[in-house]
Order: sequence, then structure tokens, then C-alpha cells
Amino acid sequence: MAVTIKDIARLAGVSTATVSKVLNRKDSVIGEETRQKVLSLARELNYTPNSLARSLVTRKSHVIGIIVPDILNPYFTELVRACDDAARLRGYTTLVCNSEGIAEIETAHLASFGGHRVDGILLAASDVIPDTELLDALCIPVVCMDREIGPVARLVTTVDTDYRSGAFQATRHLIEKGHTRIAFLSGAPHRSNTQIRLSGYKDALAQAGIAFDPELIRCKEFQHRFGHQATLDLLKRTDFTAICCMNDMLAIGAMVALRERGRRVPEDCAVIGFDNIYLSPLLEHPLSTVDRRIAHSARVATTALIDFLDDPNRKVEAITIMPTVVSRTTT
Amino acid sequence: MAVTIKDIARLAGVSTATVSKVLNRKDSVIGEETRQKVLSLARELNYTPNSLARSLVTRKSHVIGIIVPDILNPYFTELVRACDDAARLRGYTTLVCNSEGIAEIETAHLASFGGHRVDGILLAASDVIPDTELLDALCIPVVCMDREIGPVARLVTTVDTDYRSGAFQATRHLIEKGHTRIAFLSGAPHRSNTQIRLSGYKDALAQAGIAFDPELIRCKEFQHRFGHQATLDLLKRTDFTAICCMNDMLAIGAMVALRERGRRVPEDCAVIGFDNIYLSPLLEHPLSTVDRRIAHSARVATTALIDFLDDPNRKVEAITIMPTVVSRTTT
DNA sequence: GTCGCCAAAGTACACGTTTACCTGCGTTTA
DNA sequence: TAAACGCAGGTAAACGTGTACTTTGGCGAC
Repeated sequence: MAVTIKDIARLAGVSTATVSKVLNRKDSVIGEETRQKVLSLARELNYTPNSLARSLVTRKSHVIGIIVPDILNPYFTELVRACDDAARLRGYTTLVCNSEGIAEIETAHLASFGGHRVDGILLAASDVIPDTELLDALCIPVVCMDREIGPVARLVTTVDTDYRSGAFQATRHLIEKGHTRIAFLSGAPHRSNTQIRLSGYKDALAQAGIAFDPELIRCKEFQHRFGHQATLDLLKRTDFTAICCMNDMLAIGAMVALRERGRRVPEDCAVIGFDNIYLSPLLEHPLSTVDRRIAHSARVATTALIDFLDDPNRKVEAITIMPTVVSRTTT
Repeated sequence: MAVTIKDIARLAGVSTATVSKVLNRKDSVIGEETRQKVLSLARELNYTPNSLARSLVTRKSHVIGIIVPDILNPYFTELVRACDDAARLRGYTTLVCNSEGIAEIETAHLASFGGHRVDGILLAASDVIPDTELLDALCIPVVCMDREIGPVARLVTTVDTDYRSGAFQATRHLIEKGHTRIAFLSGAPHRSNTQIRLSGYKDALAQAGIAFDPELIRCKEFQHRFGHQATLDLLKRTDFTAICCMNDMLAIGAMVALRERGRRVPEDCAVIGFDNIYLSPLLEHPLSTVDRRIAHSARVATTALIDFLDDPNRKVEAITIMPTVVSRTTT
């Protein structure tokens, strides 16, 4: 049905090898006349190379697989979009999969990546521990983004955000605005991810001579719902004038709760988020937050992966992205 | 490097054909003993079939291509996610591309779909007119979602939203709340897309005996930014007590503008959106909107496409999704 | 006149599967 | 007892490319 290299070869009266050479610009050794004939024929017939066949023989699919917990989460939407852009710029296509944060699903996706012979894998933040055994068996280069991972043979590099600094800056920002009773909302308490942020928060408090009060801490999950629920709970049990949220969705949930209880933002209670997702400036109260440069880190990770694919000898160091506070209307 | 069917064949002392038959459950004709041997060997070696090779020979990639203008737009995020889920349920993988609403980019993506031999294409709403010539040449089944398209050979079906009814219901909802001065915000004025919604709005007005006032109409684009800007402009030039927005991002932008000008929602001005994106219930003022059942229509479209792939003789009718108003706090 | 060389193009195999068709061989059946 | 059949499995071609190696002339050098 579709036109192949053979059709062109037949019509041009040459061999498929010649056509292939011309089309791949290995044509230093091809006569100008046949070259033109092949080229114009290809255009005329609307020839599109069959990537499957090509990948099969070259052992290069020019596809990179991306795993995120859920693309519906605005942070990951933005991340995936930026990865895709960066990859496309280098001639790669992306295959994105949602793991739901469930190990079995992630493992299935990884296996599928193996079947599709993706050239590289981008593993985004998630609470699940990657199946390093499978990863080793797959023998596909991996770049991790904000994700803990054990030793993996083909780990190219990791790009992480300096969470401690981000949390520190956010807290200090609130302190500078005059707050001393600052609530802290974050995800799974046992994850190092959360512990590091918490230590940043504590450091800022200590530096300002403010006592740490465990009553103000709520760590469970990075969901909007939890931001809402935790704020309601805080409102009932203690008093505070600011909330330091470790992601923007938590902050959005917190603001809903504050409004429901008649608290004005930022007059009665200031709110700061973390991530700086594209939505945060668009809200009714444009959200002050910690900009973690999502698109930038996505680009860095993708570029590192592809650089490595182009030249596996290149040694890449772990990369840390430094976040900064952006102050809008909620603080 | 990776283990192939040949390795298994060699180790099991059988031919590759036999291994293939076992692995594809064409094993009615295979002895139980060799069957088990092959199966356990495959498991043991962690064999993953090479989809490229498989697709090459079967002429079926089990991949469907999706084109959206921009996955960062929450409506499309949700759409893509639902399509992906539906596709995966049927054993398909999705390849999603962002066209930016630019014809050339879309065309390039379509060509790339051809190269990757995707089995089917899902074309989501966009202002660009698809390259029907290329689409015909590609010979790949297509399903359009809320998108105008000329006659295309391999068009399976279209799934559309009843925009007229949606706009009618939204307007009527506002009228029932006692509003008579109702602003109307929508996208590109010349698109039938917008015209149809406008006629629904007018119908509701007429039914209630309310005169149509062109002063209240603002049509330009479906972006947050325009919702903000148009509302500011309306506030300056005329008076109204409600805004009927033809998508949720416009509504969110409108609410920002209202707050900036000290108008309370819904006391001073009611706002209704359209789409019911997953964000709308999560906002500080949970948004009243028209639920167009995004995930549902995505499923319907994907299922229709895959049903067709499974049995091309099945004739599918155009599908229209009926939206309904969901009233939250902004009306 | 032979040798070597260069340009231009062709040959043939490999990539990892699937599958139509064929081969033995043991068992049934007339 | 020979023809027919069914079972278990093998052979080989095909899918569309890329590429190492080979062939074919033509031409200049010795």
C-alpha cells in the first residue's frame, strides 16, 4: 500500500541500496544524475520511510519513553510538554505513560518500553521505587528527575531540585512578611523528599529565632484534596497566619478552605506554594510560590539523556536545579 | 543484546516458528511438553517481543496517534489522558503530538504518524484545517473530535459536542437565576464552533423575551488571557450581572478580572464556564459550568476508532455528546 | 598491454517476527 | 495393506531498511 524504497528503486531503474544511500545522504559516492532522479521520485510518490523497518536494522528507534505518575497533574503536564519539545528538537519522539504511582503499572510500562526498543527513558518523580532489576535487564539508558533510585547500570544522571533551599526560601519569605506562626503542608512524611523540605523549613525558622511547633505540620500527600482538608483541620485546632505548601496544588486546596471559612488571602492568612506550575499566576489570587523551573529542568534532563545517546562516553554529573521565590498576591 | 525468539528456539531445541506459535497462543497445534518448555524459557530469560519486528510483518503497530493543539491546555490534558486509558484497555499505545494550532506542524506530525505506521489517528479540536490530501494519501483511519473536516477517505466517524444545546442551557441557567444582562465570551468569531454557541445563547435569550445586545458579546480566542481582558473591557463599557463563558479558562480569566475590580462572585456577578475541566471544582470559587463529559467523549472516540480497526466493515454513525449544566458556587 | 585505481552502482545479508506451506510419522479405515 | 488423515513441528519467505562487500567499466600510469 504505502510506497517503499523498492518502488522508488524499480521506477528509477536502480537498486534499493542506491536509493537508501541517497535518502540517507550517504550520497558522496552517488552520481548526481541518479541522485536527482531518486530524490524527485521520492518527493513525487510522497515517500515516507518506514521507521519500524529502519529502527529494526539500525537498532535505534529515536523514541524516548517517559514515565510520570499522572499527566493530569499540572506539574507533570508541564514537565512532559517540555521534555517532548526538547526531544523533538533533537529528532526524537516521546512515548509517555502514566504509572498512577503504582509499581506494577510502572513495571509494565518499562517492559513495554523494552518491547518498543526505546532509546532512552525519562523517569519522573514518584513515590514508587523503580524496579531496578528490570531496569538493569532492559539495558536502556535512564535519566531520573527528582526521584530516588538505587544503583542502576544504565543510569545516565539525575536532575534534582534543591528542595531544602526551596523550602528555606519560602519560609524565609513568609518570615520577612512578618509571619511567625507558619503552617507547613507536604507529601508522604517518610519520604526523604518531604524530610528535606521540612529541614529547610526548620532552618529558616531557627535562623529567625522562631520556635518550631509540630502542631503546624501536616504531611500526607501532594494532592489538592489534602491541602483543603489539612487547612480545615489546622483552622480548627490551632492558629497561624501563613501556610507554606510544598506544592501548588496543596496551596490551591488550602486557599479554597480558607475562603470557605471566611479567611481572606493574604490579609488574614498568607499562602505560598511550590513548583510554580503554569496555573499559579492564573488563579483568582495569583499564587506566590517557589519557582522550580519545571520546563528548564525537563530540558536539562532530556538533553542530558540525548547527549548520552549520541555519545555514551560522555560522562555526565548529577544536576541540581536551584529554585527561587516568586512573590505574587498571596503573600 | 536483548533476548530474541531465536535464543529461545535454540535453547529449547525447536524452531523459531514453534516458539512464535506458542507465544502467540496459536498453540492448538503444539505439544504440551514443548509448549511448557518454551513458556518457561521465555519467562526465565525475561523475553520481551520486539514490537518493531512484529509490527513490520503483521502490518499492525497497535499504536494510535493523537494530535491536540497543546496538551498544556487542561481540556486537552484530560482528553489525552482519557484516550490513552481507553486505548491501553484495548491493547494500544498512544503517540501524542502538539500541533500548536499550526497547520505545518500538524502536517509534519501526520507524516510522522505515517512513518511510524500508526494504526489510527485521533484528531482533536483545533482551528487549523487538516491536510486532507495528506490524510488521504496516508490511508490511516481517522476519528475527529469536535473538529470540522472535509471529506476524507478514511474518516471513520466524528464525535461532537452539542454546542448549541450547551450554550442554550448555560444561558437559561443564568436567566433562571434572575439575570438579564448576560455577557458572552467565546473564541474565534468566524468559526462555526463559535457561531453555533452564539445561536444557543440567543435562543435562550429569545425564549425568555430578553433582547439581544451585541455590546455584551466578546469573541476572539479560548484563552485565559482573553477572558481577563474582555471582562475588564466589558466592565468599563457596559453593565451586566453575569458572564457566560464558552470555556472554563475564559471563565477563570474573567473571575480574576472581576476580583481585580472588586466585584464579588456570584453576588455582584455570576460566572458560568464550559467544558467542566477537572480544575473547575478545585478553584477558590468552584466554577459552575457546562459539563461536556470530556473523558466520556474521549472514550467514545477512541473506542469507535479501535472498533473500526478490529472490524473495518462496521459502519459507525457520527456521535453527538449532549452536555449538561453543573451548578457550583459561581452562579 | 597490463595493472591498479576510482567512481558508481549492485548483491546479499541482517534486523526479529509471523505465517503459509511442507514434512514425517503414527494411526485409522476401507 | 495401502490410502488417508491428523498431529507436531520445521522451512523459508516476507515485512522495509541499512550497509559491508563486491562488481563493473573506464581511465591513467607504467
